Amino acid sequence: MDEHNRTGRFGGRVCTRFPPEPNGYLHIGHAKSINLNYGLAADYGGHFNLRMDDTNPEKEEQEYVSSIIDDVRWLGARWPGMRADDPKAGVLWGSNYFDHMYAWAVELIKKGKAYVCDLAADEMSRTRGTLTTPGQDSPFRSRSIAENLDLFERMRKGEFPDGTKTLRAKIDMAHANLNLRDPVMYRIMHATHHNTGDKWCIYPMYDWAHGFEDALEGITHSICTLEFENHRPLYDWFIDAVNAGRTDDGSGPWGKKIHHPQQIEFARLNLTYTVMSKRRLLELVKSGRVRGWDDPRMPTVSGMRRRGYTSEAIREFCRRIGVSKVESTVDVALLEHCVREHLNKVAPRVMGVLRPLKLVIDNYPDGQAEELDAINNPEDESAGTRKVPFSKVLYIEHDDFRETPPPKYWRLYPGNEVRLRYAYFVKCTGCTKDAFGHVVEVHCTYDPATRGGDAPDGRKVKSTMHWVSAAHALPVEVRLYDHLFTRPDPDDVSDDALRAAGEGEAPAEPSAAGRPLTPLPLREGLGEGRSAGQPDATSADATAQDWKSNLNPNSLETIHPAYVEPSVANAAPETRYQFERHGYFCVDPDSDAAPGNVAADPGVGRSTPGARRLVFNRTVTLKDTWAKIEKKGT
RNA sequence: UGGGGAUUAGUGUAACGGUAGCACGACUGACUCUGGAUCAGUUAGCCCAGGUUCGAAUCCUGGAUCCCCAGCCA
Repeated sequence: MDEHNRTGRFGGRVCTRFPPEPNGYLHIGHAKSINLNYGLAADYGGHFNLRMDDTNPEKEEQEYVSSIIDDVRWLGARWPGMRADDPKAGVLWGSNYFDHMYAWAVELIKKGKAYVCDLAADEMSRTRGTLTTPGQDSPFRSRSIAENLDLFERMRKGEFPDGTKTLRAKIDMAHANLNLRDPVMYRIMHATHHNTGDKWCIYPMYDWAHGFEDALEGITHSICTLEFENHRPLYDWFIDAVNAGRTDDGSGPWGKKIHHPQQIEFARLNLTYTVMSKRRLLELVKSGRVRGWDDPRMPTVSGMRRRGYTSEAIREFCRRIGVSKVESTVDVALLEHCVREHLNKVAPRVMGVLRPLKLVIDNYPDGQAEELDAINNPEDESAGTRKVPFSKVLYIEHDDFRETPPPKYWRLYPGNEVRLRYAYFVKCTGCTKDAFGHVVEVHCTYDPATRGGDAPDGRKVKSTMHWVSAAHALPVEVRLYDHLFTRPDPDDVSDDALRAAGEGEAPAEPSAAGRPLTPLPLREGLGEGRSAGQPDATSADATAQDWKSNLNPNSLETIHPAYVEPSVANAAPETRYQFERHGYFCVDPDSDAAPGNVAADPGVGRSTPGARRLVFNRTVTLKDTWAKIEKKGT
C-alpha cells in the first residue's frame, strides 16, 4: 500500500472489504481477515466494506447472513452506513451487481471474448486437459457473435434447463494455468435467490463476479487467501477484457474504463487442536458432535464469544500472529494467552468451588455468619470490593485437601495451617470418610485473630485457598472445555492414533491442556465421547481413519453442582468472571433470565431468586504451576 | 513429468547488503492473601550447495522440501 501511495496508483486512496459467502458461520480465520482488512482501512484513513458474496443461491442461507453481520460487528469492524437499529444497514451484496455483470458479459460476447457452450459438465471436464496436457477447444467455441448473443439472452430468459449451457470466456484451452482454459462465467441455475428472488436463473461464477464487485465498490486492495493466487491472472483478465476498447474519458464505443483493483494474497490461519474449514465445521454441527455453530468448543467467532473470549483478545491475537504468505499453524496457546491477558485486566474475581468438599470449622460458633471484604480485581483498583458470606461449614476444592500430602504440597493436610482467602487461617485437624474410604468431610479449627486473612503475630502460611459458605453458595452448572481434538494436527492419523481408536480408547496423548481430566462422582457427561474413540463394530477400519478419529472425547465435561459465591446471582449471559485459582468463566445463554429480567416476562413467575438456573462456561484456565509440579512428580 | 507460491529457534513473526530481534511455549529464580498476575534470567534459528561482495537471511546460479490448481463451489 505504501508503494501504491508512493506511485499514486490509487490516488492515495485505500478501500478494503470483507466478502464472505453466507454459507457458514465465521471462524477465527475470518476474524484474521476482517481485522486485516478493517485494520488496513482504518490505518490508512480509508474505508471498509462488508459485502456478502452471494452468487450461489443453492448454498446460501439467511441464518448465515445474520450471524456473519453479528460477528463482524462484535469483532469491532465498522463500515459505511452501519447502524445500531438495523443490522443490515450498509451491508453490500454481490447479488445487487448482477445487472452490471450481465451487461458486461454481453459486452464480452460482442467483443468476441465469450461464447455460449453446450458441453455438459463431464464433457467440459474431459476436454479441459490435465496439469501437464493442454485441453481441447469446445466445438461451440466459434459460434458467431449474433448466435452467442441470442443464446445468452435465452439462457437468461430461462429457456434452457439447468446445466445444459454455460457462458464461457474465450481465452486459451492450452494455457498452463488451468483457470485460463475458457473458464465458465455463467451457469444456469433455476433457484430462488435470497436477495434477488426469481429474477435470475443464470448466476455468475466467482471469478467472473468477484473482480466486478470489487471494481464497482472502488476497492483498491482486494485481499484474499493463497489459493486464489492462481486466479489473479483471471481476475485481471476479466477486468482488462471489459476495459478493452474503453477509454479514460469515456470517448469511444465502449465508454469509460472501470476501476481495476489489486488482488493481494495472504496465508489463511490454521490453529493447533482444531479444524478450520467450513466444510468440516459444518460436518461437526450436522453430525451432532458439537451442539451447534456457536458451541464454545468451536473455533467460530460465535463459539468463542459464547465461551467468553473477548473481541479485544481476538484482535490482539490477530495483531500478534502477523500476516505473511507462509502457510503456518499457530499454536492455540497464543490465542489462550491473549484471552488470559485481557481477562486478567477486566474480569472481576469471584470464588467458586468446582469439586466441592465440605470443610467444617469445629471451633466456629454454630449458626453464626459474617460478611468479609473481598477485592474484586487486584489489577483494577476501581473495581472496588464486595462482601462474601462466611460461616461454620464451607466448601473447599476437593484437590485442596490431601490426607497424605505429596512433596511440595502446601495446601490442607492434617496439622497444616492455610489461609482461607479474605477470611481466616485454619488448621486441619483431620477428616471423616465414608464406607469406601473416600474423604467426605474435612475438619479444622480457625484462629479468630486472623480475621481478614492476616496474622497479627506475623506468622506466614504457604497457601491461600478459595472457599464458599455452604449455606450461602449458589449451586451452578459448570461446563469445562478442552481442545476439540487430541492432537495438534487433527489430520495426523498415524499408527498409534489408529491403534487407540481400535481399542476403543482415546489416543494416548494427554489432554492438550496438559492435565488429564480427573474423573469424579460429580462428572455428569462425557460430551461427545461417542464420536471419537468408540467406532462401531468394524472398529478402526479404513473409513474411520480420518480427522474425526482424533476428536477429543473429553472436550466437554459438565459439573453440577459446583458452588459459587452469591454475588454472581444476577449475572447476565456473557458476563465474565475469574473464578480464583481456576480460570475465567462466562455466563452461558442457557442460564435462565436473571430475576431483574424476569419481570419483563410475566409468563415466567419466579418467586425464589435463588432458583435461577446458572450455567458457566470455562473460557480458559489460569496457568497452573502446581499441575506441572504434580505431573512431573508422577 | 505443466503452471503458480513458499522456506528465519518448538510455534508465529521481524530484520530488505552491515551485531539475526520480538512474542508465545518450555525451563530457572524472585515476589505474592489466587501455586494467578508481575519481574528477572535460560533455552533455541537464517532449507542445502556454489557464486558476487570488505561484508549475504537479504543479490545471482543450481538443487531440495512443502503448499495450491484439472467445480457449471467460493
